[in-house]
Amino acid sequence: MTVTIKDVAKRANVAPSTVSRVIADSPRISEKTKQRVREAMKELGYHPNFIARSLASQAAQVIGIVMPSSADQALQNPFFPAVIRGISKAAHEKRYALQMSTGEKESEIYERVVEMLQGRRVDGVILLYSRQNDKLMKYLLKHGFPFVVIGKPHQKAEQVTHVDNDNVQAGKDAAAYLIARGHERIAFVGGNPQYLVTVDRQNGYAAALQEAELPYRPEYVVHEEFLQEGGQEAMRELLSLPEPPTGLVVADDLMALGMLKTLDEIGLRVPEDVSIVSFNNTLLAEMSRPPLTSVDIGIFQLGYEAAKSLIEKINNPSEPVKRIIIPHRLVERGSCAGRTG
Amino acid sequence: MTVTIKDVAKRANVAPSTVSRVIADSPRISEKTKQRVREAMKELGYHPNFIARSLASQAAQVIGIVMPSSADQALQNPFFPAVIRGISKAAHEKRYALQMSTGEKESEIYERVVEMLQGRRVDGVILLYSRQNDKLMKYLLKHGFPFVVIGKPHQKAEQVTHVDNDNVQAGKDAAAYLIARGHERIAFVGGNPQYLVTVDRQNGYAAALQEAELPYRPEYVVHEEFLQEGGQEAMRELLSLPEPPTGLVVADDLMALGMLKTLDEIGLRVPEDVSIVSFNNTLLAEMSRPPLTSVDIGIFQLGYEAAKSLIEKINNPSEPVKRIIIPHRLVERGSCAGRTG
DNA sequence: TTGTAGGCGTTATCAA
DNA sequence: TTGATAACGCCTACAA
Repeated sequence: MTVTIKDVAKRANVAPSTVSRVIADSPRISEKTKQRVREAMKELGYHPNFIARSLASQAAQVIGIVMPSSADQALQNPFFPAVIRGISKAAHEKRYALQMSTGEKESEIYERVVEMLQGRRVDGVILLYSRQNDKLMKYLLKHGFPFVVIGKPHQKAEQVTHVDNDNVQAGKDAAAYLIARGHERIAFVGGNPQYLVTVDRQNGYAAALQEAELPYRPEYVVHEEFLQEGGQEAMRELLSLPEPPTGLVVADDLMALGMLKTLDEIGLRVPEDVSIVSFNNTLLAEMSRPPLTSVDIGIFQLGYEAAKSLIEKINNPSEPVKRIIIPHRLVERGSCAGRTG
Repeated sequence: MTVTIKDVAKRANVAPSTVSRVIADSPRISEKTKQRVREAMKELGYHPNFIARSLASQAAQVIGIVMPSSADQALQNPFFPAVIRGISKAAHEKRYALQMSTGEKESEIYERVVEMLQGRRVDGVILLYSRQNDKLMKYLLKHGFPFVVIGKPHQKAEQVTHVDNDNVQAGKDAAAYLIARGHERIAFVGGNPQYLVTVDRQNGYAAALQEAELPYRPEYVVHEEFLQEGGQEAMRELLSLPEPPTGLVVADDLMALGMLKTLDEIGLRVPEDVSIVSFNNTLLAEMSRPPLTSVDIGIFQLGYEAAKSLIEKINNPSEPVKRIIIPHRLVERGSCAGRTG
């Protein structure tokens, strides 16, 4: 049925191995034979079987994308499509295919990724997150599978190639921006603190307060899911405080959107009553009412560099560990106002 | 190095084929042997090699996702992550893995998809678009590869399983909504008319005008890219008309967002000066200023059903052709106002 | 119920 | 420069 290397070989009067060499464009085959073989391939409509090739060559030319939760859930946050855009660009440039993780719960994702790798479906993976004591990362390290993480690894960062922002500085910048505008009661809203990105930004926030000699108030630090609902919940918590904050550093645009919604329902105005600086600078930040001042973290670049590094690593296992920091910058919009006292 | 079926066989004192049968949970193997074999697998840390399995069984257990343009470009529109969410859910349920198309231009995408299929990396594909005279669709049909399209196939719709909305009706509903509010000068803004979704919605729009005995004015029909920039461009065109429209039916939220932006720059207000009904009801519709009245087309469902149908088809090639229509509904928000005369 | 052996379509190692 | 031939790891008749 399907035409194989053998059919081509017969047609061109050469051995299968010769055809294989022609496909690989081996320099040790005469131009004349190459010509003849290529013609035979055309005539027969030959297409290489990647599966067979992968089995023989022990390489799939596929990279796996691992999200922190089910694709269903993660893809609700525009951060993920955006990183994937970057990954996809780099993968395409190097002719790698892209496969996405599946699985609902963390344990299931873990198993599927192990399957992907052990099953040789992918040559390596990119983790689109970094969490504390990540079982998967330990596994990858232990078994020597090529991988790259987007974010800062919790442990053994010196053994793990990763692409990250300077999130401590970014968090500091965000808080300092509000402080410079006269805010003194500033809250921090992040995702689950097991995610390093939350911790770093929060530390930056704390450092900014300290530099400004403002008190760090634990009740002003809230952690919820990186989704709109998370933002709503966080806002409610903060508003229930006897002395609610006037400024908010929010680690994610989508969360900030939820907060905006809750504020709107309650009748509080942004930026008149509450100022917000958020993170990611996705389209949402631009589009919301009011548009959000947001820290651009170069999401596309994050993905692009991660994929490039992974592919390098796959092709050269002794490639030294790298750490790439993508610059961030605060984009001013309409969600912050000055404040006296 | 890696543990194979043979190692397990030795350890369990059985033949490799027996191990293979245990993996497949064949009923013709005694529970006792299964037990023993499974234990051996555990002890050795055996993981099946999917690649080898695929080669032998001629099935990859992977489905391919084909976007209309580069992933880089397409993923800018929230429509795509949303369909992928649905696809991913169904794929996960049936234990299929997901692979994404790569390629920049249409011709390159075509080639990569052919490679994917001929190279047996995927068992079938889902086209996330439908365009006129699609070379790829012809190819798939000709070679009998399993595929499903999201949208209405241009040709041979009776031979192609597809998941779609009733876009004619949806377009009609959108226009009728504006007509009912007293608008008489209503424009239609769609994507490239080679995409069937544009054509259908536009036809529905025209039908609504006709029913209301309003004139169809060609200058009120504009086609641009399904991106923000497309919307901006379209808006500029419409505003340059001697008699600009007061109502807009826009085939995509992201485009509508671009239009909102241009209107805002010019100082026209929505909905006071211009009313907008858009499509997709993505998060953007909810978040924009003002929030957009938008037709919800059940994007997640679209993806979910498509993946389910594809998998059925893969597992049963004689599965009859199906056509699934996902219901739509207009979600009222703040972008439309009544108008007298 | 289990084992033997050939094949899936390539690549890669030796020879020639 | 090219050809045989043995992997790659698994599946599946066919035998036993």
